[in-house]
Amino acid sequence: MNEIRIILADTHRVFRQGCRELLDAEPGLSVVAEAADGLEAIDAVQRHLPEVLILELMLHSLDGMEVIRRVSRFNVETRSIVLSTYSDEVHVISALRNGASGYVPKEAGVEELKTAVRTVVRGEVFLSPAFAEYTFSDGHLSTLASLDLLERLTQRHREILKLIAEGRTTNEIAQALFISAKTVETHRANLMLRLEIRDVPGLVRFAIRSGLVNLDHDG
Amino acid sequence: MNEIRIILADTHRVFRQGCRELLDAEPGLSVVAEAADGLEAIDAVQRHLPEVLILELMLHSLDGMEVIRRVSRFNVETRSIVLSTYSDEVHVISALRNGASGYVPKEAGVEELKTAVRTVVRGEVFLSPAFAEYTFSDGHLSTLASLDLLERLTQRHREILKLIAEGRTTNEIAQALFISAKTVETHRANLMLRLEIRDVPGLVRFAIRSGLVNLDHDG
DNA sequence: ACTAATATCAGGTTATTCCTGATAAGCCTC
DNA sequence: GAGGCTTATCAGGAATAACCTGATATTAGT
Repeated sequence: MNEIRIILADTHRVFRQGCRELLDAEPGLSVVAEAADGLEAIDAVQRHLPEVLILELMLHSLDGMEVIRRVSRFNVETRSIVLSTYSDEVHVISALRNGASGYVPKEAGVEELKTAVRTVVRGEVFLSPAFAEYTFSDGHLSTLASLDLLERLTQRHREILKLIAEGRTTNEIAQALFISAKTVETHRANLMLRLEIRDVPGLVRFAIRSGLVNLDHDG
Repeated sequence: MNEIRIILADTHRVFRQGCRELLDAEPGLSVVAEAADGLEAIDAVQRHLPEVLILELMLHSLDGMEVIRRVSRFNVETRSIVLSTYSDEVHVISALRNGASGYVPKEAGVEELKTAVRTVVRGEVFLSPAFAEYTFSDGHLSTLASLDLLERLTQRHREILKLIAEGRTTNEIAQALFISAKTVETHRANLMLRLEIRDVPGLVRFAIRSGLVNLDHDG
């Protein structure tokens, strides 16, 4: 009989071990290798040519997205299923566009994962029910996915965002940049629109995450 | 014989299922319940009074750090082991200070996790070898300092600080906690006084530094 | 030349913060 | 067990900031 051979790629060893246990327990499924990062994943796929690659997007050395891209280009027989902490539209759509055949959030159970495996080996696409409403209609999303959010801001925006995250008030920022407080307000509103962030704390977290400010900036 | 009863708290069902499989396979260990978020974790601990709680720090509804704090205060028999994607000094130290008995990164294998379980039930602290230098290093004073400050806040203060840093408005916080907006204002003013922080961005940075909130998605 | 994006600003309305109080419950102490 | 300390709760009114709408000048792109 044809056994479905699987490769598991995830940074976390406990997770791989547990997942492997669950998948191996299922008749017809067999985990033939594990990978702890992107390069290992590519390596393992080329060596074993498995039917399915299950991978987390967040991987070291080579991003999960890049792994999908390469596998879908050079190992067309191997289907990729994303099993990730990310469950937002941007990642799901981006993964599928890059060649993934399935997407399962880690919130789901093994049952769903097994279904996904069997679905993709039939050549179909498996999308977790939770993502049903995600549509891949417009091109806007693909650009959104590939762009670094910081790049979507103007220099002025970044300048002001930085000052906000450092705790300066609107008036202080105005004085520092020799512009009107009203202008600062407009800039703030605009950059919030672009980042789709609705509150100042969200801006601060974003600024820290993107390296615009660091945490020991005390006031 | 005395079986070690364990509760597993993690957002991701696949992960819980896999982990449970691995732990249950070990003689003497038994996973008696799972929890998908912080409140469920507290609930499960109070119902089962297990020897060990294994939890991820990133949890919905109630932060992992807060779960540790409550468990260590109200369920002294239960030892908490953090099993997290986070492996930075801030989170490790913060978890231990809040009452965790062990910290294992998800990069580690089950063997290490089992060792951690057996170590903490003996009343000792288990720290993953990777973190060995953290406890003794005096380098990151700002981290330690902010943790001390965090302990000077009341429970209510921390609760409100967390919500502020997550981007909730004063009114939203008031509604969430069933108190008046005026009271929330007072709490905010008081905790700002104690922390000697004068602006909201400062609060957000402090909250992140001390592990009260994380940088990931909003909510 | 026309369009889009950027940077600048204002008026007026709404919402929030800041300041100055106040009360009641719980706890430690002497 | 009376008095002080901390905590949690709340209000009125003044000061401030945010929000919405709309406008203009400059540059960059096609």
